[in-house]
Amino acid sequence: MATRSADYDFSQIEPTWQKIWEDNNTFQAAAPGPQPKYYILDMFPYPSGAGLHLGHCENYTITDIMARYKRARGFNVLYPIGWDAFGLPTENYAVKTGRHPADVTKENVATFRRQLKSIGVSYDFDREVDTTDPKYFRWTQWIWLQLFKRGLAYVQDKPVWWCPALGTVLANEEVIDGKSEVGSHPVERRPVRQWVLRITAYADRLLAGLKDLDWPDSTKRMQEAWIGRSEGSEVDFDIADLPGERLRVFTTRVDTLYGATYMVVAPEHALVPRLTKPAQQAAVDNYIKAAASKSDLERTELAKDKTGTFTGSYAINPANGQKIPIWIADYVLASYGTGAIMAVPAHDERDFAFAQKFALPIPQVIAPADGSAVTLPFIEKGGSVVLVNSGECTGLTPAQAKERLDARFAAQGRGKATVQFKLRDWLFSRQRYWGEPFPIVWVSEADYRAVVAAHGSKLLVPTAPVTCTIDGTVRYALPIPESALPLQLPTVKSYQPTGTGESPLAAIPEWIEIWYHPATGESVPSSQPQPGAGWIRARRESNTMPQWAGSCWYYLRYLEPDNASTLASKQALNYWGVPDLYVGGAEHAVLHLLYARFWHKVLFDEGVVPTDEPFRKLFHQGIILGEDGEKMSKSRGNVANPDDIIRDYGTDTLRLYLMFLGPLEAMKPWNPKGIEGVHRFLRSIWREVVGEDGNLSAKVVAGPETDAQTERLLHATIKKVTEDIEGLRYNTAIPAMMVLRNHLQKADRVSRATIRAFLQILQPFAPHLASELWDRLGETTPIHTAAWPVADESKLVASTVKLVIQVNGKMRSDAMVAPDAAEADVLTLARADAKVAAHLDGKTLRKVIYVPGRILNLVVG
RNA sequence: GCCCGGAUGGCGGAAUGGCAGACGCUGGGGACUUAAAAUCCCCUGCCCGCAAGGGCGUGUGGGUUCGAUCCCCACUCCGGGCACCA
Repeated sequence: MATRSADYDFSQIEPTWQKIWEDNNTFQAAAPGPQPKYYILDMFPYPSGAGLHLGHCENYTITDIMARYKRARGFNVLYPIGWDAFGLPTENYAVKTGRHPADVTKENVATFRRQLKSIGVSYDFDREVDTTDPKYFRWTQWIWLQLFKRGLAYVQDKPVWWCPALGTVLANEEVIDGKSEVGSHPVERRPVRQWVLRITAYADRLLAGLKDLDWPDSTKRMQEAWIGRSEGSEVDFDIADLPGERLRVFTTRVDTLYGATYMVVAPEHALVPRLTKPAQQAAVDNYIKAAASKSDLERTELAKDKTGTFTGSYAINPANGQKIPIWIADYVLASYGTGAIMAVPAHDERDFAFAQKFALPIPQVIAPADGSAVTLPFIEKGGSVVLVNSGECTGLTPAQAKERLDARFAAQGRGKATVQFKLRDWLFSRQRYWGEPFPIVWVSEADYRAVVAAHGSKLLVPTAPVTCTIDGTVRYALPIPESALPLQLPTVKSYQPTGTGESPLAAIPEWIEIWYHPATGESVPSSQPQPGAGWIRARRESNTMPQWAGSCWYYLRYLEPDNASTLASKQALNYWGVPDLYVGGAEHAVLHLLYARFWHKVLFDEGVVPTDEPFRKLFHQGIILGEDGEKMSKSRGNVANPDDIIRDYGTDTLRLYLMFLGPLEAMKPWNPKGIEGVHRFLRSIWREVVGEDGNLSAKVVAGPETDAQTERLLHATIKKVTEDIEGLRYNTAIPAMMVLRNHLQKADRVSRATIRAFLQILQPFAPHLASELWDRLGETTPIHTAAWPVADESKLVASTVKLVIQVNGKMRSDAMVAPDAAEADVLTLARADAKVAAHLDGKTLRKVIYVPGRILNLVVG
């Protein structure tokens, strides 16, 4: 089976073992059974045309080492890979070349798969999934229909980046400094009909669920901040000249209500037209126009200078009946809270800046309890502060005042304690071709009601119909039957943008405009005659799903990628559950991980999955920087190419070096010289086992280890490597093995048993070399089936240990003593030591600190 | 501005209250060789000293402790994230 080379010829050894693994389906996960499982997952790769980079190699080596280790520990390991293949780069390539994105995807996937195999990753390639495969996206569409049914999907006009010159809608990342990335054309915001998912309905659960997850703290905090839960109060303000109309605000400081001297509404607030008095009309119109043309960047980054204009209207402060002016300003966001605020300039920095600029009054209503003076704005709300100038609330603490005011307004039907989130609903559609089509059709209200009456029980219809207006007509979203899934993409002649902002699908009338059979989902182009009774006129959705869709649930499909009747069987879901370890970049800390958690919770509510969190343990690998410490990029010319490194050193060396560079989670620069060190390490292990003639080295002797020191070091190394793998500290496991290698190299002979164990702990890191040498040792069963060696603690205890002797905390000498030597004995020993005695001479011993087996510290003075 | 992470030799890093610098790279010296490569051995934080030895040293300043890279306080710089969220 193995190669015959006398030297460490990795270029022969590595492909040999890769072929053996492939031919034998070595890493196929076993079917659910009594064996304990371990499910390890890499973040879903996008198969770009550029192929694998070092970051991929790092990510996949981390998980591969864990997978190989867990197999050796007796787990049934599920370690799959697949392709998140829908997406913009492929579509843009199709636009440029006219080639079908599916063909391009196939080629890119083939390249990725070949490269993955060349780094020796032990994936179960039988379980590959591809989001663009109709057999896969059938279930993406099915899950989406569950969301639709539960009222979690709706349609709304949302602003997108529109580039008139390119005639297309751009993604955020395609807009750089207010210009299109391609061609630097100006872009503008334009409202487009979009699908939106009601992720905010799950905000509380997404927040609460974080608590028990074994995730990096920073990632949890980022999700927390993104969800942005904020406790406060809603209060309705009456409007002076608009009886019956009220202006609702959200505030976290209702206690400061007596200090509210004006109100601000966002320029987009619905009440603006009615609040604006004729005298202010021109100024307000101008202000709204100016605010609308500002980019998000200008509205946020140039935030220091407050702008705004008075509407002419007044509100009544419900606390004290005072008339206060209502202003419009873009420092209030339409999308948060109620889009309107009560401004308390004395106790809010933003309101303070605004009030100063426009000369509005700034009365203080919070003061230190001890009566000391403060400078405004004074933000403190905890500690010992009390309300002042606040009528009946004067003297109360902020917490007491909040309670009192909330209760008072609740009794009046004017307000209540409430909670707000920063999290927004999720814009879930793209005006693109290369994505999953939405499995609905748009029909008339009459047809919708008739179909729901006739077939509603068999369709996934929501309680409240989802409607939108297309070409001035109100349409109803009718789900296609589950039996009609998947809804496939039509072939198009051109992937060019339509020029209208709609997807290329909108330019295929025979696909968009159809006769539709609601019970079967069949359709024919509307240009043909109506096929028969019960067929209705319908229009398909031209938007497609975003790339997130396929990556929100792929970890479930790996359990049973070929299951045609369900996304995964109960048996598989109960056995494999969710990944035990999920590894990928921190750049997905918020979006992907939040979206997937949302979908998973919906599937849990639907009874599809048995748990309500998808990723219990998460790990982010750090970025590999270029030699110059900068991010690797073609333009900087500091890119290290994995293919070149594998050619020069072999993949075992590459894998080992990537893990050796530093802590797995740290950002670390690539040093092309350092790789020589780990390569030498592997070569010297080869020489320990294989003699110059290619036969087993004469140094390797049969039988158990006879050298006690070697045995102790071996067991210490096994212990260290085992613990470091479990703790994802591979960077310290490798030096431990190097120390053992250094020791063995100096020995005259080494037992076969020692070499055997050494190869076993090396195996996850350098699987090709370890497999080859294992074979050369004459082992007949594969190394990855051998049970992981266990460190024998009894072999680790030494009869004597080095005790460090300090005088006044400075190390002066050491002595070999029994680990449990008595204090009196070591003290005698220390006094007899000339180096110690010199520092004790003429001084009084004040204190003795003795930690057996570690240190003796003599304090003198 | 707010939140988080980090700072250790020429370089990547190790040590989580007890010998600072494991391991690797780089550099220097030596062995082997006709020579080179490969390989092997020794040295390689800074300062004083022929040496033995001594002093200093983990971004800065303080503190706790018999003892601090490690814990606490204040600060500087670097990296990441968020950013008018009322």
